[in-house]
Amino acid sequence: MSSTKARAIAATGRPRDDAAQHAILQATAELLEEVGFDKLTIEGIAARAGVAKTTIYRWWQNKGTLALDAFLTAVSPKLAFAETDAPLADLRAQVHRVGKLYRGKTGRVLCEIIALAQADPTTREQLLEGYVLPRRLAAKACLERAVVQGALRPDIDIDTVLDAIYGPIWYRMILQHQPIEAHFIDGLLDLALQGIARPAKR
Amino acid sequence: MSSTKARAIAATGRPRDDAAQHAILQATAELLEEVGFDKLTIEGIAARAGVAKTTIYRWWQNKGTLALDAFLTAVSPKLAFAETDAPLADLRAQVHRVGKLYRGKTGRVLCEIIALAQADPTTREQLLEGYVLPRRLAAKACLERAVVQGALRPDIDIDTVLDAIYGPIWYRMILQHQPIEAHFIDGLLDLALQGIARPAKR
Amino acid sequence: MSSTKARAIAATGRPRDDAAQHAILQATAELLEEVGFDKLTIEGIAARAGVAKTTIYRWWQNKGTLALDAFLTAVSPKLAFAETDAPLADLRAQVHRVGKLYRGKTGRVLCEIIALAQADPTTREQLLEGYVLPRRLAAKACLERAVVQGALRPDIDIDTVLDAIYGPIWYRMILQHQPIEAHFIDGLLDLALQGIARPAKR
Amino acid sequence: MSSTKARAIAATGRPRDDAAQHAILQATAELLEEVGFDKLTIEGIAARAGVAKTTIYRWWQNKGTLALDAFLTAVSPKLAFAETDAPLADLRAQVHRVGKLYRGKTGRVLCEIIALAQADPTTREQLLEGYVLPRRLAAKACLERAVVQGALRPDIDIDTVLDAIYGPIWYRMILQHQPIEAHFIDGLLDLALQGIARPAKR
DNA sequence: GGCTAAGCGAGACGGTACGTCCCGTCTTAGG
DNA sequence: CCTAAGACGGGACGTACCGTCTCGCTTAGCC
Repeated sequence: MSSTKARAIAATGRPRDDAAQHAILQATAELLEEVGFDKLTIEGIAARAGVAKTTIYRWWQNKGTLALDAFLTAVSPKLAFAETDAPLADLRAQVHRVGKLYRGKTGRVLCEIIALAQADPTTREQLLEGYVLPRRLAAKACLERAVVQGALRPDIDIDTVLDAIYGPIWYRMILQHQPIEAHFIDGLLDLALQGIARPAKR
Repeated sequence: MSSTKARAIAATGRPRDDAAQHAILQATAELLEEVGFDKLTIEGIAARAGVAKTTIYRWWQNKGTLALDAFLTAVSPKLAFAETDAPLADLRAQVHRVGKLYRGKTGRVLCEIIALAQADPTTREQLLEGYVLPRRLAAKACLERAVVQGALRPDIDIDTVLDAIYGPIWYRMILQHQPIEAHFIDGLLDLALQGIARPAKR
Repeated sequence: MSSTKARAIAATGRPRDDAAQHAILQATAELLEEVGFDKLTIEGIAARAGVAKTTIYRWWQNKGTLALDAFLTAVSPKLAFAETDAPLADLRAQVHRVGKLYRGKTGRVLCEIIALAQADPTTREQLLEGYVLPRRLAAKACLERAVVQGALRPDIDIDTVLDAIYGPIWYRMILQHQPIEAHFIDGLLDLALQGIARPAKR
Repeated sequence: MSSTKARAIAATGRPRDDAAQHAILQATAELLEEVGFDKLTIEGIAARAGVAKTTIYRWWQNKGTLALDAFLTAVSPKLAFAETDAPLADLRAQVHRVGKLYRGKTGRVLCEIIALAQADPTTREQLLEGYVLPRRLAAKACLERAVVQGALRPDIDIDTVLDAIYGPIWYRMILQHQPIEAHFIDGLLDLALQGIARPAKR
């Protein structure tokens, strides 16, 4: 996807076989679900897709970019923000959607892509640029609307707030020490938005 | 460490060579720092430690368990809680220490271990049991002391609060989209402890 | 057996455990039949015999000597010569007995010991000294009696004759290109003896 | 050689690198001479040939097949039969050549291959089909010519005669209880042929 | 009865080579 | 120029046994 768009269309020669590209992404997505990223192999993908290894290497530089490509193709559309005039409600809705997604198979696959990103900077960058940052910008916009509306203090550090909301979800997704329940997400948002300090009576 | 304690002590036979075990953990820790987990190989460790590969495999089932063992041995002592009568200050100090550690090499290594844990349930469990949960218990105790002292509301969900504090740090460590500065950590703690909601009454 | 006799009996200390020795030879013989010499391992023998590896190494220097020991213990008694006053008939009877033995399991085991002897000179020597040469001497004596009786020409080279008789049998045993039938053995003896029989007086 | 011919030629893909195959056979033959079959290792061959282990395993299933292949490539040409109109002289010449060859390094290597063949039926078959039987057919033809010429009795069992000639040589090669001298070979042939020579008319 | 000495089990240890897996590159033929 | 096919050099894997070693316990004869 992202990687293929970058390539200039050659004026001559045999044209790229889109069926092959699709089969590769398909096979990758399937194998990711079935065996996990760790046991994913280029040779396995090639075999499943009925494609030569060379064809894969021609279009993706390693299995990380390929896996990420497959992941983004499948997941991206599911995490858009609504844009009503109640931005905090939009936020809450989106975070719940994120939670639901990360609770399941998608979460597992994402975890493995995160895992890969630890070893391969290219993948890390692609994960950031292609997945995390776009979503983050949307969330930022959402929070800014809330500030403008006067629902939030104007002096907040939005980056920190975003990390305070999404960080704990990723944390649970990755460590699996506690489930990512709706109740947890609500508590998290409450905490981030209201604080737990006992209001000093006076 | 954890893996070796689990093993029943044989009543007979040549006793285990502690020097060898120590050399292995030592070599592993060094190589982890030098080349990272991904490029870590059992053969390399064996060579550096002056030990046969078999000796490693006798005591650790794979390089994950070994790396984690080495990591714990090296890192655990650095993350203890102080126990003064100002628990929130103790907490803040410890979280700063965590942040400082995760900012550097140790953070990178931990990330790679996390990566591994995504593919290998054994490692995940060992990471939880041997690293995360013990620290979490200590933090919990710290917060509970704060509650008892009346510094925090008694109705808080401590698990959520813990995730709200440590989650964002791990999030930044893993994604590296923003640095883990002292300023960020303070903001995070403030956020978690006080909230960002604009106080309604005035 | 042969190897143990050589050992000086210690005046003191715990005496050798004959049960263990016997169990080792027994286990070796069994495993030789079951898995063949090639797959025979000291560790396997030790396990089967319920004995420590050290105990085996204390008494045999390698698996060759051990296997040969086991083989000789089992086979030697079966190949004696009769001593009637018809030495050529004695010979024919013994060669038939050899053929019958080599046709079966014993032949297979012997083949594997021969195989071993190719790689280990000690075993080769032990095979010669402990098995082949004694039998050869007996056969020689038999032929000499035939010469004395006037049944064979006195100018024959007995070593060549012996090789001409036993060589082809080993050849078939080892290569298995043709079966070792009674008919073959008779043909062989006829061939070898026809040329050297003292021409009937005329 | 034999093993490679069996493989169907792939219609496509990178063609087999004959230089590599040759280097492997060459290295194998050299190492066989230098260290013997027993100490021969695939890793050693790969290193000497400047080839990856996988390339060896791609074409030979084990070191036996490989060693035999190398052996045949090197030795086969040396053991052809001449075809003059004196077949018995041709035979005598060839047997002397065999004896000379088996007396030396080649004999030692052959012994070790024989040894291997005892444990591995594939090797045994390959040894028979690729080495023993072709030579045996040639020898048979030679003897048959002698029969046709009237130099041998027509009622002989050629298989037995062949075993009577070659068996004793192998026997001495394998056991090394006596040297394989020219004198021994002549005696052997005399012994085997004397009995079956057609009695000179008188 | 205590002492000395070997036999013995158990099993850890340093090693070597194994045969396998997958990598990423390459070399062909054919579309 | 793209693709399929697959051979290639390479690195590390985890395993199987090797032969050696260090233990503690056992079983004797000797003082």
